Amino acid sequence: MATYHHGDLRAAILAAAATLLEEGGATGLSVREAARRAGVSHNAPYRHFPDRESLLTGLAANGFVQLGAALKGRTGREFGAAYVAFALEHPERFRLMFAGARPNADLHAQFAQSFAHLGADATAAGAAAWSLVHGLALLILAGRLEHGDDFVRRVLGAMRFATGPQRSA
Amino acid sequence: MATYHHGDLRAAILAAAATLLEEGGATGLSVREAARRAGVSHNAPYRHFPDRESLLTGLAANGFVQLGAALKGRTGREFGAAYVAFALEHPERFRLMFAGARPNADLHAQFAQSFAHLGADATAAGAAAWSLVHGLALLILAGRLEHGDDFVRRVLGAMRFATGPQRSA
DNA sequence: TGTACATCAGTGAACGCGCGTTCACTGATGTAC
DNA sequence: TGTACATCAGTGAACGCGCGTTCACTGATGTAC
Repeated sequence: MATYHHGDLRAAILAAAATLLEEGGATGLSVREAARRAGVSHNAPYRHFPDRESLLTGLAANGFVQLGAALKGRTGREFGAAYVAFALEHPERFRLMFAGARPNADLHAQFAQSFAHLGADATAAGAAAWSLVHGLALLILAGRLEHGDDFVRRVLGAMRFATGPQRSA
Repeated sequence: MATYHHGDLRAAILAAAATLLEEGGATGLSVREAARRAGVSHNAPYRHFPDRESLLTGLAANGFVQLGAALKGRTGREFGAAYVAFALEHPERFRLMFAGARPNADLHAQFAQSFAHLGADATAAGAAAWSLVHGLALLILAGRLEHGDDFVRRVLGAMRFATGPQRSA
């Protein structure tokens, strides 16, 4: 047998939970099954996560780190394409990241860090661009819009945003 | 006591389930609790819905009817504003409607009927407009974009779409 | 109008299940001396 | 280098829970005659 102490059980649990999440959504994710997949006893995760909720929060925070990395340095349509690609690769993770009505404080901090530039661009045009890629990703995931790189490119290519001062009503 | 036979238990169950859905999301919706709220025994719903899943499908289908009605006759920014308003009023219903990766056949039929015009407008610009309002609604619900009519108006006002032939890459 | 009967929408008891979480524990690790 | 001890990451048993679903049933309703 290897070490009794796992080494990095926290990461192992998160990895197992990430797989589970994609398999059955947040609903289908159980602490016990994550432990099983990580090869430890069913309550070992409680050394690293106080409860199920915080495991989910960990996954979401993790997701923001990854998405932040995927978007790093990209702008315009490259940014949009990468955003959509991330969502299509990790559908349930993506949904989880934007699930909360009331963003957890830690989670929001992680989000803010990964999205510093996006948050900074608080103009209506910035929000519209973000909304477009966000909605596009989810409509594709929901099976309501066509899945395919070409289609995504065309949709991203269709957007133009008003610049200059906004009409105030 | 009133009638032994309820009269319209199906509708009553759906109504109770709709409330439950908004209270605790799809995860928190149980057949038993819906029955409780409707004032019938815990298994009475099974006369009207073969299983829990089909109750959820019923709620989603119902949502498409309502959304279809709310959008009827509206175009452009009015359409967008109504779409966003619906989502903000019924957050969990809206999420449920667009949750499935594999749209149920009945549900898709209902969707197609309510969204005949949207489906027909299969251009990139149409998809972009839909994506924008869809994403805007969800980002507001997720607490990531500002909540407020004025803001929504400004974001919707920021969009312009390319017309004419699309560049092919 | 009255009766017999089929239909069907409910009831209440019961099942088995996996889950989250707690508990007392044990074995491994690291450190002070 | 060797020993005593504190720390801590795991284990395994146990709890109580609400759930989905099935079953045999009963009371209400509608219809044929």
